[in-house]
Amino acid sequence: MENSTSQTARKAPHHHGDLREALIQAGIALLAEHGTAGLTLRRCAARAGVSHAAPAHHFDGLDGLLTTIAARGFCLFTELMIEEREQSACDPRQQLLAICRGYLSFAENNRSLYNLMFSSERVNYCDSHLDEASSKAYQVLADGCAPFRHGPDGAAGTEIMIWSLLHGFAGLSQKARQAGHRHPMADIPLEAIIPHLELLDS
Amino acid sequence: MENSTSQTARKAPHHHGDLREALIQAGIALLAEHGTAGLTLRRCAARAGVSHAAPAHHFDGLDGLLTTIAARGFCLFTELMIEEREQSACDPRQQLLAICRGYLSFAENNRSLYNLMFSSERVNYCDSHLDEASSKAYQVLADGCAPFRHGPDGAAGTEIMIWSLLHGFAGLSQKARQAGHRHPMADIPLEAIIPHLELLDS
DNA sequence: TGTACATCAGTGAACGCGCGTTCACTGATGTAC
DNA sequence: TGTACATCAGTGAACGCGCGTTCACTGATGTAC
Repeated sequence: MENSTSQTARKAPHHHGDLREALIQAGIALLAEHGTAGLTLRRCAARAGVSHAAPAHHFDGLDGLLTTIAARGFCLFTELMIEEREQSACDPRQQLLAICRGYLSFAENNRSLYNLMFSSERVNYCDSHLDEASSKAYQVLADGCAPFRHGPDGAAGTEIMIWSLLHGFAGLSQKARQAGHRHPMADIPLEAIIPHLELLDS
Repeated sequence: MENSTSQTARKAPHHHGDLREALIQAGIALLAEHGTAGLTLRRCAARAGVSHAAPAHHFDGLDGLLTTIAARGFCLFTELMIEEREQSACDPRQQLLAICRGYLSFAENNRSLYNLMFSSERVNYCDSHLDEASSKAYQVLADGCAPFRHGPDGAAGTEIMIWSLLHGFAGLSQKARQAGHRHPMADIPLEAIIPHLELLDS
């Protein structure tokens, strides 16, 4: 192992190889470890083992990096929801519940990243890559809701309702956990807040 | 008028009178005008017309001010929901819808303050004043939901569901507006996302 | 009513900090011939 | 295969900025007597 990697390891340290990717990963790690305020260009650079001026060659300032990380977050988010769905039964109701579980699980395990993806004042939500990644996530949820659409009026209404429910539940749970004390939000099972899925079944 | 206030105006400028309150108001204004990043101790002090070291006599650092402002936000939030409710018909369904309208209207018109209240990493959500203010807001919503509780299991479930729905809808609308383009979130009426209130009617 | 004194609230200078950004530079890479 | 050269990616020093915080201070307030 030592021998086989030595050639790579001996490679001149001046070029990183894939610094762009390393900076994204560093950013995600910093978010997880130190929260939103912990994510700065200088710290990302340090974590990637590179001088603090290096990121300028790869991202359009801090906002550019934040936007890229948010887009990456949406990719991971989408993957997790799909993974959960594929592990569930074929029943549409079970599939939607699995997607919802994936949604909440991502939000819970990636609090600061999730907040960056949905409510940062520095992320450029008009960025086309971010928009594309975010649309894919939305599509997974929309597909899961499709069997439950009822009537032309409620076509978008159903997924918006479920999405709002999940986004709100995730945010409020987060706050409840931060407040520390027993909170009405605690111990409510997912099924209890997905109202009457069987009623929605067309 | 000039004469009647001159005595006050002539008062020595060394003492502010109610700097604590002025700093809170300055903070709320800065949030509205410059977003989360615009709210700093120094800027609050400047806006209150006082040296930047003055706030130290009134708040326990920036986090203390943020926490106090969040608490104040919950007071305004509660007032607005109550106001909306009192202007509506006596019908429980109309009253709940009025509360929801108040909720969303506050979130929409006080974006950064709302975010501070619900998802800041610097606010101390364990603070007792904040907890009290936030509980009052929760109580308004819970009271509005009370007529719609069905069964012992769904006792808390109903208000959690409505609350999540509102919090999520508010957050996602915010992001949709930020993204600028046409979004599935746009033009969904409140009634469409409050699912089957008539079904919940006991 | 007047005086002495403790307390309080705001001042202004100074501190160190981490930040994003700029810049001339250098070493590595890749391409043309 | 070798050489010249343009391009690229990372360096390290330096910049100015706004931030929170500290500190000795001073002027105003309020209280005891």
